Amino acid sequence: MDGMVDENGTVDPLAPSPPPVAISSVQSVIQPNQQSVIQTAANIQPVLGKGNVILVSKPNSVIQTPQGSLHALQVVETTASDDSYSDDESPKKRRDLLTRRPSYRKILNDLGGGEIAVIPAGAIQISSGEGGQSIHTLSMTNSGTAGAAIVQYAQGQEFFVPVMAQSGNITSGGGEDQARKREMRLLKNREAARECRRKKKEYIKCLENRVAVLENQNKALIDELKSLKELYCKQKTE
DNA sequence: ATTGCTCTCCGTCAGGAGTA
DNA sequence: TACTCCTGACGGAGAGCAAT
Repeated sequence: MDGMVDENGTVDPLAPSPPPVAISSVQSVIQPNQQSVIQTAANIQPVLGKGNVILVSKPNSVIQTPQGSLHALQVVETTASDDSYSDDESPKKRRDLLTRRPSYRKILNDLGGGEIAVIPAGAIQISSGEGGQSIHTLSMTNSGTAGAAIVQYAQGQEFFVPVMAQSGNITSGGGEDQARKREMRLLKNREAARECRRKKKEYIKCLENRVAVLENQNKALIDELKSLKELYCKQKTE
């Protein structure tokens, strides 16, 4: 579920992710509001990785551009979970959030994620947008199997809907019940492991993206330092 | 064609942490 | 405290690839 980040930093979980530098929707490793004092004397955009960095107006920047316009770099806020963090949250809470990654459920809640409705057979619909504006149709592929039915999401994602969730009752009888419980536990754990691996991949992708962003920032700062030195020497000789 | 190696993906188990 | 969720660790299966 790669989220698409728009200009406002909001995440659309269903939007396709940009191919080269995918912005992830898991907990961000890119810190919000990282602002630079980098000037834009040289056209800085080619230096910076597309998709990860935007140029914004920053009137109180300490460094002037030759044209007089003031700019700063801001790393785009990339995740939905971070979207939910307001600036006035306590440092302790923020620290907690950093030391322990939020659960998938929390992430999904932060995303305002899809609500799954279980329909006995045939098509299943998921409302994932505000006011149910975005309805996605699903088709059952093995609804006859015991324990769970594999559901194929229209965009290619696959997940399970436990049959017990539909029927709501568990078979009585000691051994059968135990086996049933074990089946369900394994099923859930299988799904959890799958989700965990997916999230881990996204997390690694985020780390790689952050490396790229920081490298670009570093490069830009070096350039900035160089130009400032030149400017200083120039003024000194005059 | 076969073999050995590496990589990736998957299922399962175990244990820590959160929650009712 | 029992239950659930999440994730690291482990092992198996399959694909890709080079060497023979």
